Order: sequence, then C-alpha cells, then structure tokens
Amino acid sequence: MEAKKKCGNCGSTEYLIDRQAGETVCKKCGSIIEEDIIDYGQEWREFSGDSGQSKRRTGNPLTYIKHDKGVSTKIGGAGDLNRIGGSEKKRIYRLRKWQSRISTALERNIKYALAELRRVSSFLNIPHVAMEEAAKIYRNAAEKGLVRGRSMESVVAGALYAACRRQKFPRTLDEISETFSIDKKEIGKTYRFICRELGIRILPTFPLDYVYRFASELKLSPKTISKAVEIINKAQDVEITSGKGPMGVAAAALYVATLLCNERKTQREVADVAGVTEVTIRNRYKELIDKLKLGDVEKE
DNA sequence: AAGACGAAAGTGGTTGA
DNA sequence: TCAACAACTTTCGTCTT
Repeated sequence: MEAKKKCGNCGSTEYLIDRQAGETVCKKCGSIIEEDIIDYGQEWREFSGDSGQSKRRTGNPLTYIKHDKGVSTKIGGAGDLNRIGGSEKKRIYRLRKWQSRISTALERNIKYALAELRRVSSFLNIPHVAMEEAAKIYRNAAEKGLVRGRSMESVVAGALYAACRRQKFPRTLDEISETFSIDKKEIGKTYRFICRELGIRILPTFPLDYVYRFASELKLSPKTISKAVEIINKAQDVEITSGKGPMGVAAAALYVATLLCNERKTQREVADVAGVTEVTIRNRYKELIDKLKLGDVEKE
C-alpha cells in the first residue's frame, strides 16, 4: 500500500515517471519528487522457445546524455584485416582514419556540449526527459553541421529551450540566457534556426504551462493556484489570451487569484517571477476583470 | 511611504508588400 | 528590404491605502 506521492514544490499529485532517469517528475512544475527509483523498464520474462529472442535486451538502455549514447562504433576489429588482401585493406585503413577523424572532432564537441547541458540543467532543475530531448536535438544539430559559425553554448541553450517547450516544462528565455550568460537575442536566433533546420515543430506555449512554476516560486496556496487555473481557463474561452504573451496572462491570473483568495502579493513580486513588468500585469488584469465579470474582486 | 494606476514614448520582433 | 503593427517595457506623475 502506497501513499500518494505529492510534489513538495507545488503539492500536485500528478507526476510522470521517467524510467530511464529513475526520477519521478512533477507534471505541474517539473520538480523532481523522487530520485533513484528503480528502472521499471521492461525486462521481458522469457519463456522457452524463441519468443524471448527478439525482446531480449543487453547492456544499458540507450541514452543521449552520454556523448556516444553509451555505445561506439569501430570499423573492423584487430584481427579482421589479416584475412583481407591489399587494396581492400587500404580502403579499410582509410575508412578507419576518416571515421576516427570525424568522430573525434564531432564527438569531442558533443561531449563538451553535453557536459555544459548537464551543468545548466541541474542548475535550472530541468527534468530529465527535457534534458534527454535537448541532448538529442543538439546531437542532430551537430551532425548536420549547424553548430558551425555559432557558439557551442548558444546551440546548447537553443536546444534546451526547445526541448523544455516540447516537454511542456517551458523555461523562459530570460532564465536560460542568464544561466548560460548568453544574450537572449542570440539564443532566440539559434533556437529558431535549429528548429527550422531540423524541422522541429514547437507548439506555442500556454499560460497554464507557466502558472504552476510561478505559483510555487511565490509560495502560493493550492487554493490560490487552482483559482488562477480557473481564471486562465475562463480567459481562454473568452479569447482574450490569443496573441498575448502567455507569461503576462499567467502572471495576471495569479495576481487576480491572490486578490480573490486574500493571499495578497504585490504586482512587483508577481511581475518579477514571471519576468514581465507590472504594467503588463495591469493591462492583462484589467482585461480579465471586465471580460470575465470579476468586478467583485474586492469583496470575497 | 509603499503600492497601484495610467499615459506616453520607446523597443524588439513579426508580417506583408 | 522597408514600413506598419501589436505586444511589451520604461518612465514618470498621480492617486490610494
């Protein structure tokens, strides 16, 4: 019998289990609830006959966080060449040489990049799934030669930004640019570039994606949070969210929620964690109030 | 005195010719 | 490539608590 797991950060009981990483990740705010759980990955039971053969797994699961995904390729083993004659032998040597050249340059680059990725990810509390995705994106970009002419860090940053958005744990460009200490514009540019080149489709972010994280940074009560969620859902129905910055909407909804629940935060406090200004909150919040007939804000 | 409010001018990014 | 445009920011003065 198992107690329901709760996120220490936002109190949510919804979570994702990231088997490869052995983490339980909060679905709402992305913080790690539990680490080092056992790998639930399928270890097929094998019965007699050949049914097990195709499913049998050897070695560690593939991971993109290791620079060689945990496995490397070599052309030809030590003994192989003795059995082959002259010109063929030369060809193999050439292939080997090229492979080692390409792979050392590329792999070394990727190795450094992934080290950087790990460093930043742990700093930003990036869930493992997103980190894995970022690693994959970087690898693809590097293999397509998209890193050339750009700083490695900016490509890592762009990959991470994209990965976080795809995994629904968006981090703001500000947060990422700060930890990488790279210009926001630069990251945005490379981010768009690699997405275009790799054909990565990024859905627009929604205010809801941000609410939980902002709320937990403000240490709001669950009641207030659900109020904010409710407000955002309503706002989306009335179509006052489209075309607006999702972070502004999230911030305003949170601000309104704090008023409604007597858990007052200043506009500045909310604005700071959301990375928008008070003015933006005011604008959004004005719209929220008159479009959603929330005129009775003062009285609770 | 601090916070909330609003007007006005400025900034960076997108879009469409 | 340029101009128009919307969202957002900065700044600053005024009102409210």
